[in-house]
Amino acid sequence: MAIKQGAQQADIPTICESCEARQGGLCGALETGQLVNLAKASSRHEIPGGTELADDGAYSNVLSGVIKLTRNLSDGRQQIVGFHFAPDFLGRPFKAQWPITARALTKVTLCSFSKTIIERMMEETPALRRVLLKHALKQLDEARYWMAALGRKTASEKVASFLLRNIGPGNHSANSMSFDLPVKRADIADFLGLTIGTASRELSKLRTDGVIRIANRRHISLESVARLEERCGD
Amino acid sequence: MAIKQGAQQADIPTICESCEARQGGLCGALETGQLVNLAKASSRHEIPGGTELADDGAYSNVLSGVIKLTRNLSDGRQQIVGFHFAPDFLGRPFKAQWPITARALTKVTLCSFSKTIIERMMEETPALRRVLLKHALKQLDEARYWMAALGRKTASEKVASFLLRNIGPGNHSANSMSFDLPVKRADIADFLGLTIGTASRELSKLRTDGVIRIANRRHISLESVARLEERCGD
DNA sequence: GCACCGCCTTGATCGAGATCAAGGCTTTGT
DNA sequence: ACAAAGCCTTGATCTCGATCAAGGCGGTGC
Repeated sequence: MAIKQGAQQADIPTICESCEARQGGLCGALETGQLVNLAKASSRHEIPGGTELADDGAYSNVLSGVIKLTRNLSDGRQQIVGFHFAPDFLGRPFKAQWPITARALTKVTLCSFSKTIIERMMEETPALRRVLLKHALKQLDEARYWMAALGRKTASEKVASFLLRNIGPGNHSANSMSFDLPVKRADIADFLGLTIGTASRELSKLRTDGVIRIANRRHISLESVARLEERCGD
Repeated sequence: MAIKQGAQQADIPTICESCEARQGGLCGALETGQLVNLAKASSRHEIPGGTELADDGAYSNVLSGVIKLTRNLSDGRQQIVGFHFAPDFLGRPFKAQWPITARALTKVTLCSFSKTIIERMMEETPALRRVLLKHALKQLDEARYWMAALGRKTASEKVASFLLRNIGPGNHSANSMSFDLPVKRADIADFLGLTIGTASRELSKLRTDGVIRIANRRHISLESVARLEERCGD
């Protein structure tokens, strides 16, 4: 993924030894000697929120921040098909064209590998294919979970499921958790197949029912995870 | 996947040399010498339509027939999250539990490998991981296409998309194609997030509009692929 | 051939969520 | 501090697809 519109890229070549995504990330697969120099071909990017990422065949590790993936219909209707958090991978190997758009929701740090490099690495490093296979299967499970939600859940079940499952990797505590939503209401709607109005209404209902607390627009705390789970439908 | 309910299994151990799924299938990855004997561990199953397949960790090639994958909500609502045709793979490596149910829609022939075997093969055969990675990525693209359809398309767009994209691997001709639907109306509904009534109504509308012809319940021919594409929304 | 049963079609009505619109709250820039 | 723009909430109304229900068709078994 490359930067598409406005956004200066601090193009810092990085040796993977120092890469934060080493654990669980692409670089984590690069243990063998022949790859040390390949790893030098990686580069670091800082990308501001809102930037659209062009698919140039490169493959990246997300080091920090949140990215949304969307599919668009011809008349502009939009569906978010997934989110990426650290240390996820971004990109679609084995394919030149990809009908999916990636956009940074927050400031994002990426560790990128060019198409050429990543393809050579894929050939030479079985461990890399293994990591990528596990990652793809995890994303497939996710996608299918949300297919069931999109096709069969009510608006309130969708919102409850979103709050429980799409928080990103983080802060789970006993029976109360609190976090900053990385998305605005329009994104919640585009992810759940709803309109902004319905998404907002359902959040309000959860608030008046005492299931969640909405501190400010972006900050939510779950007052009762158990009661939220009851409302998920699955 | 193993057979779950009623269904005699003709358990014929097969050497992969004779496996129809060799091309593009699991066996196609097994070229190296050390795997010839592993391949002997594969077995062939004949499964009648309607059978539910239990997830026992085995991994199978579909040699013929159609399988549906479903996710279920607690109150019985159901969503079909994918179909498998030959030479697809069936199963979920790297995971003991899988919240997805597989059921044969037609008579199905499988070439199965036990969990132990498939894990050993996965370790020893980079080519296998490569095949599985490509397969997983293809399924992920599919799942995301249908996420957008489920979340944002109208009933008639969903049905049009289904006719064009879920025919299974087959008979594309110039501007007219004809085929047997492997599914009943209830499955179309469960796949598209609709009710049987709506699915049937939309098919009727396409018929009266002259876009398709419904010979009998299971046999449909597309009179105008172009006009069907216009109605897909993407 | 005839009866039965499962699947499909079609109609009438209802309701969840979309649409349209007004106003309030936050953030940002000057 | 003030103004302006963006985002969010909430209300009123409408619509698409769900629900409920009544037949029709086609395959299967006797």
